Amino acid sequence: MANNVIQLDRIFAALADPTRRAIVMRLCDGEASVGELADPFDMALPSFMKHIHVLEMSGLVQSEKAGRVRTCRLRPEAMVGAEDWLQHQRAIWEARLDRFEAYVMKLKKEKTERPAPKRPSAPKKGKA
Amino acid sequence: MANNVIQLDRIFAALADPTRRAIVMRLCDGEASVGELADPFDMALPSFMKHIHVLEMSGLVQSEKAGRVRTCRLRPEAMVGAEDWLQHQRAIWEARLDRFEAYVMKLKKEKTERPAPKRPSAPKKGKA
DNA sequence: CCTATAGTTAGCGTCATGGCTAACAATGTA
DNA sequence: TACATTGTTAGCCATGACGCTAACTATAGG
Repeated sequence: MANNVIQLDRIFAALADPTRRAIVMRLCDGEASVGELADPFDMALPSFMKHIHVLEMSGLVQSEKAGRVRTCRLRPEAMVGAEDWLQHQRAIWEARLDRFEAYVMKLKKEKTERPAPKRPSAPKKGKA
Repeated sequence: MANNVIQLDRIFAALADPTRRAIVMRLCDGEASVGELADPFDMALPSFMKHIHVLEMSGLVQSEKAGRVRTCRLRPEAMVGAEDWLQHQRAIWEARLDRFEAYVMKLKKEKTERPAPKRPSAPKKGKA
């Protein structure tokens, strides 16, 4: 319970940094060594490693060392927690909103369908 | 561009705090004054006001003052940015996962004896 | 006018974050 | 064995986050 909350804290905090979001994006393309990940960034390695560490603490990233190379990969399950929280809030909001206002609906129409996740637990927000 | 990124920073950072998430949840139920919002929290008002301010800077919350009462309401459009980012990453991940599975299928077809890893890893790291 | 209510401003302490350098493993490779 | 690569540890600094109290402003109500 409280554990979950803390994990949400960590996930959102991890994603609040552009360097770390970039790392996550990069890892969506496949696993990579620390060196490969660090390459695009103009940052000393120890600083960079701290970001990796924050991502690992959040559960978003997992890494293991083979020889002298540490390989990192994404753990997208972790992201689901944050995603669900957001979707849940919006669901509540929209339910409430339906009683008297419609402008967010218009907003969402402008957004026109982001792709429906095929993730099992996705509530699918069936566009009520 | 960079502006969006900064806004993402702020939104995720705002959501990284349990007090602020609780405020957002509360506001999903409808607008409320600062005092009403602060009531459940064992926190001095000035501290609490900082949270409100962070939420406003992130765009998640909007407030206006009438008389001596400041009323806050949610601006869920702001949340959509974060939600989209997460969904987008997961979409990329899943697309990659599909490619990977296809790759493994191919591998298995070519070398019938090779076992498929249960966990996705990069089919090929660019940067040979 | 006087007082209670509702926020606000100012200022402080402490800890976390994000960056750095320098020096140290540990592992491949010639 | 010696050298280069790849991370890692330790320690420093500046800034920001998050909490507090005290004192202040501005309305609402009696």
